[in-house]
Amino acid sequence: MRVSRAQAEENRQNVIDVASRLFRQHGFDGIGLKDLMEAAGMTQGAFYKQFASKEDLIAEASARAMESASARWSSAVAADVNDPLGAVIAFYLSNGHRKEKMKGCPLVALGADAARQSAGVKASFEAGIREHLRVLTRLLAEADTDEKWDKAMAILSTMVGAVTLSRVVNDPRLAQSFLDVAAQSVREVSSS
Amino acid sequence: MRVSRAQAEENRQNVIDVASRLFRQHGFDGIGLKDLMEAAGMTQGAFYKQFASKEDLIAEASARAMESASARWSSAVAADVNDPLGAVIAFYLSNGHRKEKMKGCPLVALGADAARQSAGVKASFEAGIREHLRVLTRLLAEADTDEKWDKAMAILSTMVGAVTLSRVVNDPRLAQSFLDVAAQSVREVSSS
DNA sequence: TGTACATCAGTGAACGCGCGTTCACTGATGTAC
DNA sequence: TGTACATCAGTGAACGCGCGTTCACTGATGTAC
Repeated sequence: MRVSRAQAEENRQNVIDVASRLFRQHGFDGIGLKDLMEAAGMTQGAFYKQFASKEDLIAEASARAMESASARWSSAVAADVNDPLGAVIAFYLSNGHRKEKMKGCPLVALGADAARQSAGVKASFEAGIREHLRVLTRLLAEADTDEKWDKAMAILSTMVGAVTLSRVVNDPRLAQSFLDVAAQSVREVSSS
Repeated sequence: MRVSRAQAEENRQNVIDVASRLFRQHGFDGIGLKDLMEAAGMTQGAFYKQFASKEDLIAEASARAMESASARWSSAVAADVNDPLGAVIAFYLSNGHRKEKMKGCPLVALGADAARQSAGVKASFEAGIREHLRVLTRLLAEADTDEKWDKAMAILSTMVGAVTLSRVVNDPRLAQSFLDVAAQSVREVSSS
């Protein structure tokens, strides 16, 4: 039966939120619309009243995932005024983040998948990446803007690679080493 | 009809080779056994004479992909005796590698996918990662072995992250920047 | 070495299943007067 | 403000299709004597 416009919009946003988490956990090809809609508390048939296709939802959910990642960075920055960069490093390169695929950084959870998607999906990721770099840049001390941007790119690369590798290996000690070594390396790059 | 044991083994190896490339291009869930077998010049039915399941092939192909990646590192090292580390950096962080998903590093092409696979598949990746770290360690100048191992982990993280990010974005200039900045950063880490 | 037979890699069709997508229907919402 | 009707978000079943997997069959290979 029909629901109010406000309710319909709320439902749509909820589907996007749920998809942004379940895609991160299972990959774009690893979960179907039936499971996705049921996890959002609705039936499969309602999907096409809100989205044109699965591809459409993938684009929306990718943008949402990157936005929520940026929000998490911002809250880490706000939480530690004395050492905001240290706060970002601490949460990003933590064992908790390593284990939390579903709520973690989409660049790690979906990086390889995103590279295979359409330009539209990649545009969502690119916008998120630029936002991440902007946040990082603000946290670096140098005067030279170009140099800060370069350092931000190097730092993001190291962090994304370290969490990716830490999730691929079975050995928990090796996984932890990747996180610890990357944290140390990023601190050195940021203060050099 | 039956083929010779040698021919059967050759066919099996060919399927694994083809799969290691097509999985890197399309992801584990992005290509089916029919297309995989046809690309290897055989019919779908022959698959289960050689492999127990798709999961089994994923494990074999992952190991093969990591081995061929290690081989590529070794040949880069051998090709430039004066600056072997520079040779590895140059090919890994090149635009060619960025575009060549199929023959490129499986850690980048399948990193996010591998994190979702069984312990068996992850073990193949872990073995490959350790081999990569061993090669990198040999190329570093320090005396302290522990420090070399740590640097190797940081370098691998940065390189994997940079190529991942360079493949996710649409903008070719941003993509190239990730590669260039990472190359610069890795050189600094290796010589510090 | 030659013959007779068992083996089994590869073929091609079929299986059940879950996928993304479509559709007739429902009934509360939103609109027109 | 109240009534009549059109709209459309959500339902649940169905669609065709491609997936991973199975199987009866073929005929060259490998083995036994």
